[in-house]
Order: sequence, then structure tokens, then C-alpha cells
Amino acid sequence: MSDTTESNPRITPVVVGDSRFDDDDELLDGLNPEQREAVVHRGPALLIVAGAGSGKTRVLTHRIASLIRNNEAWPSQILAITFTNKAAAEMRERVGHLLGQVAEGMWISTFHSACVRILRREAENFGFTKSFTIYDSQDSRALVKRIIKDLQADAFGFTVAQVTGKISKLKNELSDADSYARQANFSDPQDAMFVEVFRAYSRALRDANAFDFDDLISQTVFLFRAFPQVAEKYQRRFRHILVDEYQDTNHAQYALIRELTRPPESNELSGLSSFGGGGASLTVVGDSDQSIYAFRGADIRNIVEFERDFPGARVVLLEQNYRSTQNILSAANAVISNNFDRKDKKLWTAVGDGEKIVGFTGYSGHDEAQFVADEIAKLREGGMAYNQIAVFYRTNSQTRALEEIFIRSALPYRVLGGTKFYERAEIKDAMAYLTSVANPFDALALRRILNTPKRGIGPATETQLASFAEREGIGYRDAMRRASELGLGPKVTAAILQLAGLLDEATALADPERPGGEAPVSEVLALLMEKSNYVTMLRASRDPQDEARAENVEELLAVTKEFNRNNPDGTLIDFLTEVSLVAAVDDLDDSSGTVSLMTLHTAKGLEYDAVFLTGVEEDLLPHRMSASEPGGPAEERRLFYVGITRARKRLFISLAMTRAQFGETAVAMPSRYLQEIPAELMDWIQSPGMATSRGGTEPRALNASRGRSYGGSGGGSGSRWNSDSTFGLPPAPPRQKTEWANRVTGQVRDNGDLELVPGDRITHTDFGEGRVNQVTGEGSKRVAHVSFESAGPKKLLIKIAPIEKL
DNA sequence: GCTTTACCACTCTTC
DNA sequence: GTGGTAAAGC
Repeated sequence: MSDTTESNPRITPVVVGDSRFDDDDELLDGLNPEQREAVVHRGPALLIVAGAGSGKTRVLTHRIASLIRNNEAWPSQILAITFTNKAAAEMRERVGHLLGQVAEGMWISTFHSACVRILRREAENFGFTKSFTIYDSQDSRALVKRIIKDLQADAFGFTVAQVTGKISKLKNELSDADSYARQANFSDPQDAMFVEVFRAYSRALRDANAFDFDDLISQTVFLFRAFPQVAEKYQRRFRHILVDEYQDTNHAQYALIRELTRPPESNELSGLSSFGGGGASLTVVGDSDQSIYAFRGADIRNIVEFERDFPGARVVLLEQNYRSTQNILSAANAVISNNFDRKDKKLWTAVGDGEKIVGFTGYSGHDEAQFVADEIAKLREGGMAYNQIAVFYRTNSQTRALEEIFIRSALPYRVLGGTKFYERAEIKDAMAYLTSVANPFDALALRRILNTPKRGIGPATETQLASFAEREGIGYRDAMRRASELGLGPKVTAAILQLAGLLDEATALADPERPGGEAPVSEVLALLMEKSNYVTMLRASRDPQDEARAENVEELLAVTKEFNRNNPDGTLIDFLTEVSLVAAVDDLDDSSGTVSLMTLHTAKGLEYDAVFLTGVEEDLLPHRMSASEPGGPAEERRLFYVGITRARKRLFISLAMTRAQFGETAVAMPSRYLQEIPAELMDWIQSPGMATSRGGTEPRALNASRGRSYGGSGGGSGSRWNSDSTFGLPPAPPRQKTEWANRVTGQVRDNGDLELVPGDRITHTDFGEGRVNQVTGEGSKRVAHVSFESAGPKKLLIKIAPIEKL
């Protein structure tokens, strides 16, 4: 990474005259002048505007290391907020590497993790216990659903999604049920009912000793505001606060930062602080062009108005890109320049143009996926490692087609996010057992396991138990222990008592006071699963899927063991916290030799040698839902921009003319953003206008009338594709589309023991005839390398490929 | 109280 | 194509 900034007229020379930094060379080596400035600047506030790939992580880690190395701060005085746990771990490692030792006591974590840490310490100040549960969005939804039912709020037209969405939004703006009630319009029965629902929801969380995701931030702010002496503790402790991805902070997070950087009330100097008794020094890093979380309350104004918010703030611009080729950057610059209302910023690089961006238009999502798979195979042959290749898409549902083709092509891949392991019902069940042990107040968790596996404890019994607990003013666990007082049938009573006994036994095992200390999480879970017969029940089931579920539970057991290995002192609560706060990227394994599939949102902050941007179609990117939201299309453009700028060397952009959505095939139009990429930067293998199929088969009828009119944005100047076509040609008529879709998806087969050897001739339903060159792999993973006469070389998973030996 | 079946609505992005 | 719910039957 050489310093080539002399050629850039925009730079201002930075004087590093302060003797403090004289022996600091090592930390400044290889940094360009702006990066150096961002590392060495000292003051109350610093905004680093870091374009994509401009080395901001490097700057942040060097800045932290420099603070510690120069004895300007103890590690414990530093709080660094990152966007994901993975980024936090990486930053910790890099700082440790720079300093030559692990910096103990430094807080490097996400907003949520930092807040959980604070809340666990301080919970008892405001009516929670330190073993509170964290509700994920599924839990919140379940709770709201129940409340809507109880209050019969569905009569007012409330849906669960609406209510959870509104509550989340309000919490991100630091409103709670009371403050909302104060300005609610009670003459509107719907609004009045919403107040009731919000109240009931908040009360239920409090009663359950639980916080939802949004609470983690907002309640920490409330805590600081209500207990100044608590706030002061943290204001004194953290003298340097650094926040990454500042453009994606919401109001609650902004307020939290404000609280933390406020000068402590009593003005005594503390230790090594470089700013007397004032507020902590704040460094934020961000790029408003990469703001893609407005939908969850991120407020772009936080970064745009930073200088006004923090007077005396210094701003450093990082525009030199060290990641991508010029072609990729030019495309990114061209696209993002269509967003008005932004500070002009142009990424540039010294590495040269690189290859052109490759474009492809498939007839269907499957055709597109096949293109991706084929290109990945070529990249691989060219020596690129699978883990340097990523495929991005707008919505998780797009993974289906990609996965089908990838499996068939024997490409090793990994889907990040999506239907996450921890969201599966059986995992949720097992986790609910653990939660019930850790937090006996959590009614939601208890309710989930009360009759899972079936114990004959139905809704009627549950209600009785609940009202008994309320009547007596006791917790659920106590109520269960006293089940015999309820006058229920002997079988039900015994079942309740047995479950209570099991939970008590597990609680004793997880008790830190226990002789020998708290038992490892895996032991607690093993006991619960064993004695509840949960896994036994699954294995005995006739439903074939239950076998897979049982295996998932076993997998969870393995996860707990792994957790215990990595965290010998890790408690049950620690485990539950960790699981609640994992992000999709967090289980990205850099060393796995697989292609990564993820949404554009998940891709933020990552980089790959080769990137495939798929589904670049109207209604998908920009997504249909974004059209109605203010600022929606601009945010979608930023999303596209984020995707483009993830690529180092190769960028592939693809779309399909029809897409399976809803179980049926719908017409798809090229995205308006495609036209924004200068034509000379792209090489279309098959542009949206080209009407011939890739295998060279006959042209498909693409001249049917349009399904809907395409109201392109701006432009309107006609074709930009470097083919002879008109823009936005409509797709094939429905019958042909379905045929195509069926031909690819319709065949699930099992060739189990088909023996193939090099030289065999085979026929494939899609690719026609070909010759087997080589067979690799074993058992069900045997792969045939086939040269097809018309479709070229392919790799096929023998077990499931639609092939026959000739 | 449990199980099966049929119909429904929804599907955008996430800590 | 899925997942969740409601009703009917055991």
C-alpha cells in the first residue's frame, strides 16, 4: 500500500510537529497524509469521512494503538463501537497486534453488547435482575400477538407487524409508552388502543425481566438520565469513544453517545485523561453514501450534522481507495452521484482500471444462478479461492434458486443470515429451557416449554396457572411447585410438578454458589434435554423432519460445548447473551473454503476479490416497498453502491427477465440503476435486450406486450446497453417462462449409485449430451466433470443431476 | 387435549 | 412456496 497521494491535488499537507509523535513512526508508516491526520489528531471531536475501502479500520486501530502507546489513555478508558461482533473481534486483534499484547480492559463491542454489559451491571438499580432475558424480534412478535389477542385489538385493524414496527420505531426515538400516551390522540380509538397495547407490551417485558433489542439501547439511555451517578461512572471511565459506521446510528444510539461524552458532573481529573475533566473525546467514522439502515431508524442527520452537534469538531476526508480497480470505482461514483443532497466525494485509486464489469441477463432466476455458478467455476480455474468470492442479493428469498444450482454444480457455498440456526423452532425450544432456568420470571420462555414436548398441559391449564400466580403474587416457578393447590387432574398436576422439579434441578446446577461452581452450559442443557425427553420425542416422531430437528438440537449441544471450551468461565447468562446478539456476519468463517452468499445489507463492511450482484431488477433493487418510503429509492441506490464497492478485482452484475415470487413467475424489468453505470465500463455477456439464449438455442419470444409500463427514472434517453436492443425489453410470454422454470426446478432425483468413469457419455436435461472427463469426491458427494457439446464444461453432483448414462 | 386438514396471508433489508 | 391459524374429528 504505497503512498501515492502526491498526485492528488485535494490533499492538504499535515504537519506532524508535536514531539509526542516522533517515536510513533511505526504506527504512521504506510499511511497517507489524511490517514495520519485521522490517527494523530487530538481534540474533543473528530469526524472521519471514510469512503468505501479507504482503510478506515486501519485508521481506527492505529488511532487506538497510538493513544495507548503514547500513554494518553489506559486501555480501560477506551470504548470502541463497531457494527458487528466480528468487526469488534477483528479490531481487538489488530490493536493487540499493533501493541504487541492484548489490551485488557478495553471495550470493543457493538452498541448492543456494550449496553447489555452496562445493563447487567446496573439492572438492580431499576427493577430488573442481572439475569434478564433479551427478546429477539421473534419473541417480541409472539408477545405482541398475544397482547393483541388478549385486548382484542385486532378489531381495530392491528396486525402484529404494524404494532411491533411502530413500537420499535418509537423506542428508537426514545419514546416509551408513557411519553407516547402524553401526545396520543385519544379521540381516535385506534390510537387509544395502540397506547393500551404499547403499555401492556412494556409491562409484560418488565414483568418478564426482559428487554427487547431496542430496549437495550433506549433503557441504557434512560438509566443514565435517571441515575446521574451511574452515568458519571461511565463518563469518567471512558475518555476516548470511537464509533464506526456512524451513518447507521439511530436517535437512541446518538443519545447514548451524547450521554457518554457529557462531562461528568463533579469535575475531578481522572488519571491519564487528556481532556481534563471535560467530556470524553469522540471519534466517529462514517460515510453517508453507505447509510442503508434508515428502515430501522438510522438517521443520516447524525453524521451530516456532526460538526454542528460537536462544536470544534475536526473533519478528515479519506477518499483514496485501496480496495477496488478504477473501473469498479468509476461505476460506483457514477451510480452514487445520482443521489442529490450529498457532499460530493470521489473515490480514486492508484491500482489501474482492471477488468470490465461483466453483465448478464438470465431468463429466470435459475438461469441467472447458472451464470453465477459457471462464472465462479471459471474464476476458480483461474486460481481464485472460493472464499474470495461472494454473491449478493437484495432479499433472502433469492437464495433458493442460487442454492439449487450451487448444490447441483457442486460448488461449496455458505449462506450468511437467512433462516438462521437460532431461529428454528426446535432451537428456540431448547433455548427457552435454558432461558427459563436463567430467568424464572420469563413467562414467554416458560409458556413455550410448558407443553413442549407434550405433557398434557394445554391452554386451559396454562391460564389457571397464570391466574394462580397472579392471585398469590408469586412467580411462575413457585406457582408450578404448588400445582397441587390448583385442583387439577392428577396427571396434569404430576406433569407440572415434574417440569418444575426439572427446572429447579437445572437451576441448582447453574448456580454459581454451588459447590464446585456453576456447571458448564452444556451440562445444564444436556440435563434439560435428557429429562424433558425432548429429543426422544423428536426421534420417536413419524414426521421425517423431526429427525433433522433432533440433529439440530444435538448441534446446539455441540455449540454449548464449543462455547465452554472458548469461555471456560462463561456462564449460562453469557451464553444466552451471546446467542441473542449474534449477527448474520458473525458466523462468517474466513478460513472456510466456500463461496459466501448474503444480502446486500449483510455485505456492508466486507470485501471480496470477486463479487456477484444478482437480481438487479426493478421491484427488487430498488425494492417495491421502498417506492412508497420517503428517501427509499435513494437508500436503495446506496445499497447498490455498497454492493459495487465490496469488489476488489471482479464485479459481475446480473438480473433475470422473470423471477419466481409468490410461487408463480412474475415479469422482471432491469433496474433503473443499471443505466447509471457508464456503458463503457461494462461488458454484457447477455444484455437485457439480447433475445437469444445462452446455449445458442433458438431465440425466445420476447416481443410480447409489456406486463406493466416501465416508468424509468430520469434518463429516458433510450438504450444504454451496448447491444442493438431497445431498453427494457419485455420478457417471454408466461407459458414459456413456466416451462423454463420447471425444467430446472422440477427435477428432484436420486441417482444414488450411478457409476460414471472418464470417457462415459451422458445426457443432461438442460445441457444435452456430453462426455465425462473426470470423477471426484466420494459417496453422495461424487462430482462428475463433464464437457457438454453445446453448453461447455460443467461440474455436476452425480447424486442429483438430471443426467442419464448413454 | 391432540391431530389432521384446509385455507389464508404474506414475504424487504436487521441488531 | 411457506408458515401459521382455525375448525373438525378423534
